[in-house]
Amino acid sequence: MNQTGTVKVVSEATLRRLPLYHRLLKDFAAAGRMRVSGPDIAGVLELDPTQVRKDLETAGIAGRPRIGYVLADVIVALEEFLGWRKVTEAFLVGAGSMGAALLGYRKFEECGLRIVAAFDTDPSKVGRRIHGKHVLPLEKLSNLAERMHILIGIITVPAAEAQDVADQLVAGGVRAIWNFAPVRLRTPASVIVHNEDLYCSLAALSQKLAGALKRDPAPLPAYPFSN
Amino acid sequence: MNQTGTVKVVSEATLRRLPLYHRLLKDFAAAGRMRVSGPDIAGVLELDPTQVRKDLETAGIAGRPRIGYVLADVIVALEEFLGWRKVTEAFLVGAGSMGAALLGYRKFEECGLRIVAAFDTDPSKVGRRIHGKHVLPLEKLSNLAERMHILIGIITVPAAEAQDVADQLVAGGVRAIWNFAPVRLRTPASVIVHNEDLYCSLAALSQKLAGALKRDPAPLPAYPFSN
DNA sequence: GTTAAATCGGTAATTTTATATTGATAAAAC
DNA sequence: GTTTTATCAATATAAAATTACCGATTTAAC
Repeated sequence: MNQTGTVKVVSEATLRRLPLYHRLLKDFAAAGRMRVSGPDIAGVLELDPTQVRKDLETAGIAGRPRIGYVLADVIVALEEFLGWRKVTEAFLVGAGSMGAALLGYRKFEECGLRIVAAFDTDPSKVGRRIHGKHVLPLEKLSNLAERMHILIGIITVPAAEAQDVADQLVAGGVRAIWNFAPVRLRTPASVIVHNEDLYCSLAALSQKLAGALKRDPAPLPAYPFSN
Repeated sequence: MNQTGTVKVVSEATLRRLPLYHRLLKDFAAAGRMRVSGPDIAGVLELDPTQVRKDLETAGIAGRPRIGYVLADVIVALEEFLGWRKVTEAFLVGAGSMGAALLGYRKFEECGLRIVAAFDTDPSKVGRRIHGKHVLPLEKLSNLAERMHILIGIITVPAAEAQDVADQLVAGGVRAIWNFAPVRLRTPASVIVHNEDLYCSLAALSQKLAGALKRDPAPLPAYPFSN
């Protein structure tokens, strides 16, 4: 937010590049470097130098001519900008295999996300722990979310149940939803929804591969593999 | 590919909307509908009608004035365009929790992806099956990929090992990589790489949430939850 | 010191993407 | 049969994102 109280809207594309810079810069810092230039970053990540500079500018990061940027400052500023410097608590709903996988991502905490509990309807899962996190019954979801002022909900339930879970999360006061179910959720405009739709992602890959194979066909499999 | 032999480049944004249309249209078909109009689709998905029509046009789909589109035709054309009508075989590398989650996605086959085997270095995993798929030793990866003419590789190993795995996949003749490891892979230009970087995704969510909270702050948690 | 080179900052041009407008078409209503 | 209406198609406009350019600045080389 700037002095006028307006919040700059940052493009999704920029938002997805910033963590790349952050990661690279952490590597540079670990290697003992103190400074970095826009062209440096652009070179490694194969991006346009101007774009890198504009992205950093968006995050409120300034450099100095001929010098570049002070590595430590940029890293801190990026974390600040991305909201990684204070941890936000989240509930994960759906303790299936994808849910379990996410519960195991330890580095999320470094990115400001702490999953404090999981929820599921399956009695065989409720009461157990997955990667150290309690699995609680779904009935308690919205109540607990409200009492604990949980701001982020992660949905890893089957598509058919996702909308219902989303409604409960919203009822519990959640402000952002990370949705791994392959459905478009209906939520109030005030709730941020981020869809991680692997089928859509796969579609993009498939289509590009199909195009590439048309240009340059692949031979047929010689040794079929029985599964 | 058109008659001139050129391949139309489709924007990533369009490519990610097409599966949404496909899913919706399958629902419509299941409900017994025979036709659909652009505005219909746009209404449900909250998109611009012109954009929907343009997307369909990109996929080579034509409609008729006042009629709209024939549902069955659009579904087939979308699947054709997305490369979903012929199944492509894939290897998955990294039988950790994310790998296991992906091995459990049964619907991938409907999207033209069949994961035929998994690979891992961990002796406790090798030789076992996960969701019915064999886990094989990593040493066999590039050799088997080549012999079986595997075109897609899915990387779900830790970041540190991802580049090595990518190299082996490329050596085995793989043409597309679906990369879940949080690193940018170095591959020949002919190989399609699709990054599914959850940390970048999370960053986008965090930043938007941070912005929303600045506009409309959340109360502090009243009941801390010990884990 | 002076010069040369590298890099940021701001602005402009380009390209891409999204949206609006208008006309043609065909079905349905009357 | 005529009119009305909904829709696709094509074109035009607007918005956004990317890339290019140029001047200012500061370090390093000589």
